[in-house]
Amino acid sequence: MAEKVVVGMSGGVDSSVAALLLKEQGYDVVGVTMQIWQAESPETVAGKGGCCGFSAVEDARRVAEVLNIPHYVMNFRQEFREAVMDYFVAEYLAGRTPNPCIACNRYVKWEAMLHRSLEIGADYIATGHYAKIARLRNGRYAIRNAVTAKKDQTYALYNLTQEQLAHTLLPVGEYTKEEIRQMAAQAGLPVANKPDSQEICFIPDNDYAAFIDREAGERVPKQGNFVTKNGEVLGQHLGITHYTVGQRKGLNLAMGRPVFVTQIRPETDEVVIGEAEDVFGDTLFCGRINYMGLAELEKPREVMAKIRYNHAGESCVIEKVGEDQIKCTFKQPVRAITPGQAVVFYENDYVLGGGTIM
RNA sequence: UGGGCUAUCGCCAAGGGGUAAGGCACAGGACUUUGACUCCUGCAUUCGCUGGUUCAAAUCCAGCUAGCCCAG
Repeated sequence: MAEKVVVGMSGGVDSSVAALLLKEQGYDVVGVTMQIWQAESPETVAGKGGCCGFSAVEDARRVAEVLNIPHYVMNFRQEFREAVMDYFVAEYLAGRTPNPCIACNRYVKWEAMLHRSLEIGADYIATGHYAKIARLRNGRYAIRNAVTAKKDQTYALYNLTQEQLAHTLLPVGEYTKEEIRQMAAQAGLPVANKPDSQEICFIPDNDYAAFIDREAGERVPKQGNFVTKNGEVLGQHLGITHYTVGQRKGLNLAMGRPVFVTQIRPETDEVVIGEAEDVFGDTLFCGRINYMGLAELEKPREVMAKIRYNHAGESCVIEKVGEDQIKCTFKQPVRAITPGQAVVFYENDYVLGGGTIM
């Protein structure tokens, strides 16, 4: 009997083709669309979609019909609210800059969806991420860069557990985006030309600060001072939730040259401003470590590290300095080391692990 | 209320008779399954006000207004 796979179908091209590929490979494929933050009434939906967009359910259902596979909707609103939205707000309130996609992957797309999929008899879950999973010599599973893809999505998957990876298939990781679109068109999938998703799905207007204001109400930090590292006050800001390390735009500081946020101080509601070069650093500490290709970091090791999505990566030495703390020393200074963002360690395209920058 | 200096885009600032540089800020767009960064485009029919000289004035002249400095 064929192995059963639940494919998380967002209604986008990638996950649609993932389902297509798995079906062609002989799996017993079930399409599932997660209800996470969208409005209750699908009638109000309109326009753009993508990873978690409005038209997710509609489009996924149409694709499932074409593929002739069953399609279900699973409600993960509660999980998403707690693991992603509440986390997102809490981090900003604490002066950090979260990456909600990473939290969503770990706790919703995988933890919650995998759990429920296993319950209904599935052997695996699958998504449309551009990445591969490999089993290493040491027996561990590791996410691996999709070789041809410039749409590398390994960074956003570093936080998955071994258990999760053991039950995951990533069929589109073998192809380029162009090939995926082509396959979608050939198979007559109605979403072949759907635009890629972008921005944070649960903040469609892209106004983070306003979203945090709505969510946090009284707890939102009030305005404070822009200061230099020497303590000189340069002006007033709108509240620390409006800023992130490395930011230039929106400061409203006409200093005659571009200036950047170098630090956020939630204790004093200060936003520290510096020159372009002040935002470079060569050392960071991270916690909440997730080991992936590596079972444990026993001794210092030279690896490649990315400190944000879309970071090319910089070589560095990592060493364990605490029970759940790693120090990372870069060969070349990197720009805008930002607390709350993830640092992900690579070796030969494999994700060794990663953590949250402190 | 004697003397001197200065008034050009939200901020800084070129230009000193020939028809308003630039930087910052800001706005829009591109890029992007996080925030940022980066890139592209836009951004003073007008030079404190009022007159005058001139074919032509932000640029010269006069008066006024405002700010700064030195005297008192």
